[in-house]
Amino acid sequence: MDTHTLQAFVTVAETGSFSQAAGRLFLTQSAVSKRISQLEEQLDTRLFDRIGRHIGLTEAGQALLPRARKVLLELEDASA
Amino acid sequence: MDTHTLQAFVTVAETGSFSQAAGRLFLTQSAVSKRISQLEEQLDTRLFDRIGRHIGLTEAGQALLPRARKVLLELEDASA
DNA sequence: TAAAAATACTCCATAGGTATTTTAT
DNA sequence: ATAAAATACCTATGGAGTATTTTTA
Repeated sequence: MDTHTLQAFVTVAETGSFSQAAGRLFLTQSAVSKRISQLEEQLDTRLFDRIGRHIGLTEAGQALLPRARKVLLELEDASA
Repeated sequence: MDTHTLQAFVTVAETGSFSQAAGRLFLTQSAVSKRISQLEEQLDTRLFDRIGRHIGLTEAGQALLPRARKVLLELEDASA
C-alpha cells in the first residue's frame, strides 16, 4: 500500500471521475484506472460503482475514504 | 511512501539492527539498508545513528516511530 | 579480525504511457 | 455518436538479490 494509490482513490472519490482525477494528479486516465483496480484487488472489494458515465463510492469505498484521508494527513505530517 | 518502507523502519527500530530486521521481514540486509536510506532521503533526515555495531534512533527517528506505527495499524484496519 | 552496514552490479516486476476497445448514454 | 473507463502492449524505473567492500568494536 502506498500514498499514490490512496491519493488516487481519494481524488477519484472527490471528482467522481477517473479522467478528472487523472487531470488533477497529472497522470493519464489509464494510470488512475490501474491504480484503482489494483487497490480493489488488494482489498478484494469494489470501491466504486461504475454506473455508466457516473461513478459512486460503494459501501466499502465510503468506509475507506475517511481512513485514507487520515492516513494521508498523518504521513504528510510525519514528513513535515 | 509505502507500508514496506514504514515496516522496515519500525522493524529496524525494534530490533536495533538491519540484519535482524532483514531476518524478520524475510529480506536481505541489503534490501533493508536500501529501504532505510531511501526513507532518509525522502524525509531528508537521518533516522538512525549508526554507532559502529549498534544502532539507535535519532530524534527524527524517535518522532517518526509512533506515527509510523499508527499509520501501519490504520492501514491494517482499513484492509480488514 | 569479525560483525554488521553500505554499495556496485544485475535482473525482473511493475507503474506509467500510448493507442485502442468496450460500455453506456 | 460521444464521452468515459478498461485493456493490450511497450518501456523505463526501481526494488530485490548476490557478491563485495567499508567500517568499527
